Amino acid sequence: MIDIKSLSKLNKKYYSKDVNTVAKKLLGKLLVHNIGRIKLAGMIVEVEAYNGKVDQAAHTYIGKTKRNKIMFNEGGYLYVYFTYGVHFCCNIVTGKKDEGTAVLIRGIEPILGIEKMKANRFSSNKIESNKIFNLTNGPGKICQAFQINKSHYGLDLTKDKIYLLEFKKIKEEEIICTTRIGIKKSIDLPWRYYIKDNPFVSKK
DNA sequence: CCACGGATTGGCT
DNA sequence: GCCAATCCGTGGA
Repeated sequence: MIDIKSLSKLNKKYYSKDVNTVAKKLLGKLLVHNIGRIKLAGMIVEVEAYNGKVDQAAHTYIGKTKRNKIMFNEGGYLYVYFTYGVHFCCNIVTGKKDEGTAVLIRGIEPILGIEKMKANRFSSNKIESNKIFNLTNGPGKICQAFQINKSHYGLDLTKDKIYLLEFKKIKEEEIICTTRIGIKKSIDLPWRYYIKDNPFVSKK
């Protein structure tokens, strides 16, 4: 069992940088969710940057609304949204106040609480596809495994029970930069980053 | 292996 | 009323 007590938590200043800078640096960090005495933790292996100023695919491109308003805060908050009538997706707000930028978490390698994640993902009669790599290789899957939903919208990552820790140093040459997935606008922006050869990346 | 479509809510026009 | 920053089961090659 890995002891994460000695790892340091990312602070406000860390999240306040430019969204693409932060996105890249989030690779190798540990996402932690404390649920009672259970601790869920996993290493971020795939992310995408969204910037409403220049990016039509960003939810903030249309300006401030009830749904996206947390993205206009300064960095360090959790933006959770509901999509396709089925799934939640989890984002890290970045930058300065009123920028409207965030990083979508798309792939995670489970580290702690794996049995709990399995229970969250594969509860019922379903699935022969309950392989370990299918736990958290996608944004909707991550929220299901980590029990993240609308109630966590706007949570402060420096003060609350969901937060990020320093974990593994990722070398520049291990990072793949490419175009984003599942969008119809601004499809050519190379704002997706993932760790080369990691099995928890959602898609090559 | 790959392509396709259904699920199902809520945000915005 | 349209459609989405997705996932999964099905059906055909």
